[in-house]
Amino acid sequence: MNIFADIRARVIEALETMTEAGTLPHGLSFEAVTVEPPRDPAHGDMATNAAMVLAKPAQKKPRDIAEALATELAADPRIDLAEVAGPGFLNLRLAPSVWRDVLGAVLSEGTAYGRSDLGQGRRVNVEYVSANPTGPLHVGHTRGAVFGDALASLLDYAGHDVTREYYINDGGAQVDVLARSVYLRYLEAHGQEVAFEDGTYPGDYLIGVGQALKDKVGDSYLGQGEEVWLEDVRVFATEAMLDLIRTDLKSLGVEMDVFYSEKSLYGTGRIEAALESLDAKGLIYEGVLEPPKGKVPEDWEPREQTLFRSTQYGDDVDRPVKKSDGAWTYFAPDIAYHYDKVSRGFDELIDIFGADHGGYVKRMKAAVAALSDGDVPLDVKLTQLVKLYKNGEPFKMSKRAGTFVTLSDVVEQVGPDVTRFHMLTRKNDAPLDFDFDKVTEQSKDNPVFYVQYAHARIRSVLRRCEAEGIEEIGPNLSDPAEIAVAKSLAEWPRLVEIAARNHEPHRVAFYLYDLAQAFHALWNRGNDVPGLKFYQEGDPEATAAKIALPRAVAVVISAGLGILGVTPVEEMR
RNA sequence: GCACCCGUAGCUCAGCUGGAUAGAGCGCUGCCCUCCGAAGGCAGAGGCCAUAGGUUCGAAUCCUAUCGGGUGCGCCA
Repeated sequence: MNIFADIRARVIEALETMTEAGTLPHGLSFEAVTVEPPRDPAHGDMATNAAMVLAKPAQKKPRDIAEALATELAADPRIDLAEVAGPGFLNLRLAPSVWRDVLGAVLSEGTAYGRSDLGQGRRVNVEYVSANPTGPLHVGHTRGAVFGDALASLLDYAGHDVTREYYINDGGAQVDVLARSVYLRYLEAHGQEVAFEDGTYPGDYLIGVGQALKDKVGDSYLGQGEEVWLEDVRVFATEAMLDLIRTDLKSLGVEMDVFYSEKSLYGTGRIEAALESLDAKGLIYEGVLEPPKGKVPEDWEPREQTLFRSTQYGDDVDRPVKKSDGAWTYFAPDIAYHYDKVSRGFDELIDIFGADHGGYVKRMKAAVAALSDGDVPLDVKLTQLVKLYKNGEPFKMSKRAGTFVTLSDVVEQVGPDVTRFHMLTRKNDAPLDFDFDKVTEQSKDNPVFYVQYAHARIRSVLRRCEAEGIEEIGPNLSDPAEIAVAKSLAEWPRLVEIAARNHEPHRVAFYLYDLAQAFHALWNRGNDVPGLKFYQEGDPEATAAKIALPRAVAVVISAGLGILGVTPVEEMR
């Protein structure tokens, strides 16, 4: 049940009736008509802009349309009052029974209340994390992982068929570097002295891999050249890193449906096939790029390369797909990978990158537009930096010194729930402060706590009721604070659609905070007005009628936290 | 130089893809517990929505320019 959608449908129906009656001309589009909560609650429960958006095409005065619409809507039993206001808003006040119906819907539908068919079962591929398999995930990846995972859940909740995917960059030079680094650890495991020079990964996390390699191959690679061991060690090391990454992701509660290997694209003709598809559209040519204006690289020389005509799809310059030595650029397998996604029949693609890959968005969109003939939209969401703090002090990270903070550091210290919720308390494209101490602080300026606390309070009351065998009965809502909570619950399905449409899971986190706020306010009203307490001492009947509301709040909090991947708690500790 | 993101209360940030008198938390001021969990709540002060134009019934939101901050810019992924 989505009361806003229901009322909007009723408004459209009324507009159609008015069209039949000749009050409105035929052929008007009602698409721009919205029904939303007014900013000022004094204006009523809902407001529609119908009269204002239709005034011009209908060539009528907004107020005249609004008056006629008000008359039409007043016949609906759910609408107590419809009055014209301001420049032509129609404010609606709903019957109290509507809020009881909403509550009833929450309780009967459970966490499915709020699910939407917005997506119509459309197949969406969400690609996220996609970190190089050369080491453990760090905080930056953590944000991408949380954001992508929550977005995927949100889209699923809003009626999409979602695939969660991780693209493994195992085709480039960096996995060779990994292999050489592991080889050094292998030598070390054999008791040799080794030096980690530039161009190798000195991290401790490879010690165990070197040891494992020794356990597997014994001394057979000792004193051998790269031509003997490189390929084998690369495979071995990449597998080990993927295991590490999978473990990291699992500790955060992230599970991918697909791990897609870049390497699997090579030597199979798939890159060639993707580029041929572009070539057939006249989008591939040999040419020389202009040097970038302003900051010209030191060693710039004009070179002829194979280029993709991405400017035809809105990019700033055409992009090379082959290096001057004939090898593929990193862009080529990416094109092939997205070609593969399109071929797998997805209706929509979403890529989640770190903000440092922002310059990459246009060419990727251009590629997908070209490959799919514009049929498959690609949305690229960028996640901004995470700034780490400890007790208010900036936390310095240095990859070289090996003091970079990993995903598992974060999860071990504050737990997956706190990590996930906090990572979603900012818009994806806004920088995020993450203070190891503040995120676990139990106070109202910590949204994680505040929302969990509301849930715990409710569970506390419900446990007591369960212990005494009190079962809820149909709710009665009278106090404004009770109505306010019910209204907040009524907005949940609408919020889900807005968040899903915009690919913005943070809206769920903010909504939960607002809902918790309305709930805490009501809870405290109970201190002033004992009749508003959910648990009515010595009066099981009264209690039974009170607990429907908090139970419904708990249901929606659970649903919302479920989308964010956070477990609602039974009690605070 | 060009592209993308951002500029909203003293601070950290929301603002429902154009709606009515711009919101929350922190901080500041003053209140509310003989306890349904005060780890909370209520009230107050605090704003030229970076600036200047434009689009229209209506702009923090869309367009253009300027200023300021971040990120990126062929043979690294």
